[in-house]
Amino acid sequence: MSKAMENYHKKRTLIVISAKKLFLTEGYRASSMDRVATEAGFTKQTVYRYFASKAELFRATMETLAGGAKGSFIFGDGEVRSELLGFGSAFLSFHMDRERLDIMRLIVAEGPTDKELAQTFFDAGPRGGWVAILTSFLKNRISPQGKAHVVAKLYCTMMLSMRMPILLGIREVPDPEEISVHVETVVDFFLKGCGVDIG
Amino acid sequence: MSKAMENYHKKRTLIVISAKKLFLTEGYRASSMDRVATEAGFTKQTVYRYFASKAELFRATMETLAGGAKGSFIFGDGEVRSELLGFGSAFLSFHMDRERLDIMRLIVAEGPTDKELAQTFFDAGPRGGWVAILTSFLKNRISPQGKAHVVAKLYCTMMLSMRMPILLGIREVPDPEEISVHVETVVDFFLKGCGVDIG
DNA sequence: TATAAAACATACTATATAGTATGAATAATA
DNA sequence: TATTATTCATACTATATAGTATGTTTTATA
Repeated sequence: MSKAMENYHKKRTLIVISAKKLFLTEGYRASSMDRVATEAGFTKQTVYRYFASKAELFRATMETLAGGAKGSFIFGDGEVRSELLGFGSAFLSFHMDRERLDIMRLIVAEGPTDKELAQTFFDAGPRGGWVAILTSFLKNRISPQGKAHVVAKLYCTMMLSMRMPILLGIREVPDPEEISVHVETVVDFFLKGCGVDIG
Repeated sequence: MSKAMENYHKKRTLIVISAKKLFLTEGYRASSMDRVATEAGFTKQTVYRYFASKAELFRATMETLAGGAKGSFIFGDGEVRSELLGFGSAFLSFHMDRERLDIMRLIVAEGPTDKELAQTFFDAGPRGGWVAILTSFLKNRISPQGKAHVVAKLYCTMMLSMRMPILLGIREVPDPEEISVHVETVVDFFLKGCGVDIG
């Protein structure tokens, strides 16, 4: 039955991919099971063969999304400022990604009715990974006073200053040029805030 | 016809108040016209006498909310640090207010389908008022290099660092004690970032 | 090729909700 | 008190959508 199971998973994945696309662009409520089915090239009944309910399909979809969501960045042993610039670029690229922004929008919309969902993604997002990585870097290189975690959060917050207007749909995603200017501004401000001279 | 008009406005207001309550706590979609009517103590038909559609009622509701939303703070001529602390407290109290948070949640949920709405509230929120007020203060007192507006935005962003987890429903609104600690942290970090010595 | 599983098309149930229609009851006004 | 506007109660239309049922066709397997 290996081949059968393989096929089963293939189709499940196909449905999840279509659902993901719809959920992210249209939202949970606006994405009907009929549309998900059509998008995947099936009929609704077939979708219900693979997922018992819309809620289950949503859960499965979010699980696959949470998978590749953890932040990952490896600091080198270069100059502090350039390391922070690299980190900032990676951090912002990650969060300014279209899909990532769509997820955030979805989470904010569905979060209040689905705490577990929000928790999962918040841990997988800024908190999980990114802040932790930056904190340990700062502990080694800058701020041994124990306030590393606090300022790491401030760093990440400042980086994301343009996200809210983007989420609200009243501002476009910045182009790479604007992003790099922003990263520099924040890093320099941050270094001064931490008391590190960069002359 | 003065009395009639007065009565008319009274009832319109009553309906708007009920609608506001529902929209903010349950969201736009989940608040049916039947429930709005019941909440206001009327029947649906009566509501439709005062508002042609749900969308119009929503618009009217948001207008009243936008009214009292502009940030207002008057800087004194005290020490820079204490002035910034005062501003930070006012800014955070404003944005950590229950109703304000509910509005944000609503805006993020409905924003993508109603740009004008989001624009209105974003202008009335952080951008309108708050950032502008802080910018002009900074121009006078700290940073005459023209970067005042940029750092003012960073200041406000840092202040709001805990808002996202609150919006997602995975964190409680901080108590006054925590708020004041946060304000101090941000202000001191900000002053150093701006290159102002505070001994 | 015979058998079983999967997918289809179509129709259905049940529910929720925006918005409308209507005639009776109630309140305000002249 | 007679008239008029307002509100109520109830029922209705139209639409959308989750989920189910069924009989037929296609596809995979033995």
